Amino acid sequence: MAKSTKRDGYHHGDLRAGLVEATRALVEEKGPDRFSVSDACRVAGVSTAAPYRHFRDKEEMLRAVALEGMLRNRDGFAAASEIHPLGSLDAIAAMGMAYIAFAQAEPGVFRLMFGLTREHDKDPELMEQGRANYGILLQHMAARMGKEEVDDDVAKRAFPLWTFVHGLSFLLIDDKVSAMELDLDIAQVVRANTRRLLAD
Amino acid sequence: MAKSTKRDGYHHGDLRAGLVEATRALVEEKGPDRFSVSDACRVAGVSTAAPYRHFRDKEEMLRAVALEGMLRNRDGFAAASEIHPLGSLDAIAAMGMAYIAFAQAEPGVFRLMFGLTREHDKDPELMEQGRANYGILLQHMAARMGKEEVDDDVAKRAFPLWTFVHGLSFLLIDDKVSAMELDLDIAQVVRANTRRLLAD
DNA sequence: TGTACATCAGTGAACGCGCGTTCACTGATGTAC
DNA sequence: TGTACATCAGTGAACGCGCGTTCACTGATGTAC
Repeated sequence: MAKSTKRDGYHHGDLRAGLVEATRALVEEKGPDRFSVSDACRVAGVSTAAPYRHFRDKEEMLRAVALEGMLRNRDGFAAASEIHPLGSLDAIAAMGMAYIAFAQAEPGVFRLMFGLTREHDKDPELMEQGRANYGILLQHMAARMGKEEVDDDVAKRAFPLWTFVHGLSFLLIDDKVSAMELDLDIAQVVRANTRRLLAD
Repeated sequence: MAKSTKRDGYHHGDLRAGLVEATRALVEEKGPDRFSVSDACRVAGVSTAAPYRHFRDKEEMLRAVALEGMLRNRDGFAAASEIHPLGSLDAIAAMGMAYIAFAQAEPGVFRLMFGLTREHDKDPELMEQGRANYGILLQHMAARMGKEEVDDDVAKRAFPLWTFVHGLSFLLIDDKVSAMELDLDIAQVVRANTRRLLAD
């Protein structure tokens, strides 16, 4: 019996986790804007008052989902970067692909993390994690540029790479690519343009 | 007396235009998701039933705003491209800047047009206008590549440019640039990376 | 091992609210004669 | 020029709904003795 989902009578196994999962699923299904606490309760099978034992309010539930997303994103990011030499085109392109793969696998959570201006933009934990994830790219760029540390030059050369995969992610999940009747080999697009953005 | 805003008694001068403007202003102020018909009526100074003489439903009001945005976007786009030689780096970078300038000037409408997956993604008029706007970039790319017509090669080389400015627009309006403590000369970022993406 | 008790996660009902939309209406306007 | 009338844009009240959150409560659980 799965502890996180199974009810054993009056008490829930781990309602916090259950609600986060319900929230994640609903954010994915309906989008971050159409998510409601009531829906999450329905999915988790508890009364609408139950979440308030674990979260201050709706926004905190969404923040928990965003933070979990950041962690999954980091894992994919790290895994992609680690199988290639530090600072190599392979590594950097793989990280770009990981970013895009995350957006395509979890468009709802991706939007929640990046897409909307929310109060949680100022949430320190989320910001911290976001910076940590981006830091992996910065490390590779520093190595590529033969620098010991991440400085302004490194940041300035890394930023366009982020910009590119960020834009590609949104164009893909917002269906603009298919709407424009483009059919693209995404891996090739990422690799070719990562190479161009790294050139000079 | 301004015909579009002034009430002359029982009848409104041009309520349709007034409501579109109210909707635009509210989308800008609160974001597309927080827009409500009631709010628009409050701003336009009419009863909540009035919009239904001019629009089928809420979505149609938003679609009207998105379409107007597309037209403004096209104008900025065309103006930027026309002052430079067809297919030149100057022209293409200027179009990129126009795209970003639009996003920064009207983030709410920009999000409405591009940011969310909505039913109006399938609205033929909107799609048509979107394609027309993108077509201006395609013309320049075709000229640059010495082609008479826009073919798949042209489309494949133009797409990364869109991707880049699209991503930069979102990073800017979602405050990720400042959050990452980057301070960038946007014009220079656009120009330098447009040049890189055009290279080969 | 058995019992009294403190803890606290989850309940169920209720709240006030703003929403999108509909309805029968009203009154301003333009037109036909 | 004056009047009767058709048109239809905008009204005001109401609808049913789902929302986020609060409240006093209840009952399962773990612990002290």
